[in-house]
Amino acid sequence: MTISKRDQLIDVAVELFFRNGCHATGIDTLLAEAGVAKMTLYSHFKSKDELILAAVEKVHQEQLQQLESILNDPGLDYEERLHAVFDNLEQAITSPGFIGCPFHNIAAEFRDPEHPVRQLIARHKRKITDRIVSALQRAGASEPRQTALRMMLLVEGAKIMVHLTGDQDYLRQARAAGRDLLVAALKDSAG
Amino acid sequence: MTISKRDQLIDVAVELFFRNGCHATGIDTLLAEAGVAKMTLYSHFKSKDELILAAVEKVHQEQLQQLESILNDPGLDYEERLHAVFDNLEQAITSPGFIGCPFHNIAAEFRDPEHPVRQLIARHKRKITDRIVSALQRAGASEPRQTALRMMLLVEGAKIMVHLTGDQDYLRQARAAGRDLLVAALKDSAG
DNA sequence: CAGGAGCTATACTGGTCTGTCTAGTAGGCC
DNA sequence: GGCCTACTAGACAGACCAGTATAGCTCCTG
Repeated sequence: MTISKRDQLIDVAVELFFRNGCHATGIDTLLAEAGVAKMTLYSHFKSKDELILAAVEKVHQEQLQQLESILNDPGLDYEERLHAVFDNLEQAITSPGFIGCPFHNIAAEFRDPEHPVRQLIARHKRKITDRIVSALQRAGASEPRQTALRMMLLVEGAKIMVHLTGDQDYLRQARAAGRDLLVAALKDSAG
Repeated sequence: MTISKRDQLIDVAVELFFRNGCHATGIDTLLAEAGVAKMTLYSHFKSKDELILAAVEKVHQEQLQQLESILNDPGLDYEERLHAVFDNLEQAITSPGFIGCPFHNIAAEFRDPEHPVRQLIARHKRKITDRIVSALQRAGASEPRQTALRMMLLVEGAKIMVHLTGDQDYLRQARAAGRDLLVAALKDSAG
């Protein structure tokens, strides 16, 4: 069975909206790339905004699932899984098509914090943070929430700074600071 | 003497482009707000992009000058001046009109990294970092560049995370982590 | 075969955008 | 007065945009 037209549209939306911007990408461009007629789009989605929301939702689910697989990697112990979060960060930042955090970019296009897209992005970041909190708890960290928030600062800071300046040293320092942070938070935990 | 029409346009551009977005703000809206005729705009600037560039340049200069005054505050010693960077961060984030880092937002609207606006933003972030490096050197920090990069990660991470989630705890953790970072980097310096 | 669901192709509406053109005005300076 | 600079006001061109309307196609199912 072939993938549905709806999924095709979302896939191309993820590709184009995230790379070139939502407002900069016209519906017609997207339709040409997807090989889908305009009426088909509007039979599946009420508006362009709804397609954008579906695209953001898809990336949200993908990233959450990726984090989940890292934090449940049976080949690593609890502490190693937390360090692996920074391996994942490095992989994202050093991959050839890196254009910064997709959620930062999309959020900047929707200035109204009440917009559904912004609400979804807020929920995304909170969920990622919460997931790291629970992984730290399981690993026996002394201050799981504080540590998780600081990890997020390093991860998000690295993405934005490498993206804006092109200087990979920010990534290296995020890794190093993350290592220090995790070692300190887990030093009394049962090995 | 009254301020020039050119400066009036830049002032309103800073106001509107940074708050509502460059692409979302039409030239006509800006002109109405500034009380300036369209031909006047195009006699001072070759295009809208050039006005945007001038607006970004202005904020760049303002922020650089603000950092300079913090790092040269005669009422504080070298170490206190570095801690004051986080006071400044708190002031920015908790001020009522906070909408995230203006440079992050503008950068997201210009996806081409070769665009003059993006080049200026890259230069801005590098300059801020360099200025903190030299302040750390003067304060006798053990690893000034590493420490400056980590400070930047905390500052930029806090801005983006508080903006996207609305959770001020990210700011508190950035402050706390910044304090730890500076204490560790300056522990052997001459008091 | 009949009919409906899903899709295509294309034209069109009404709006918004940047940038240009034209004509005219106010004030300073020679 | 004459002139020049800076500015205003408004119309306009040309492009692009989201979303709608119409007509026709294919394929599956009863």
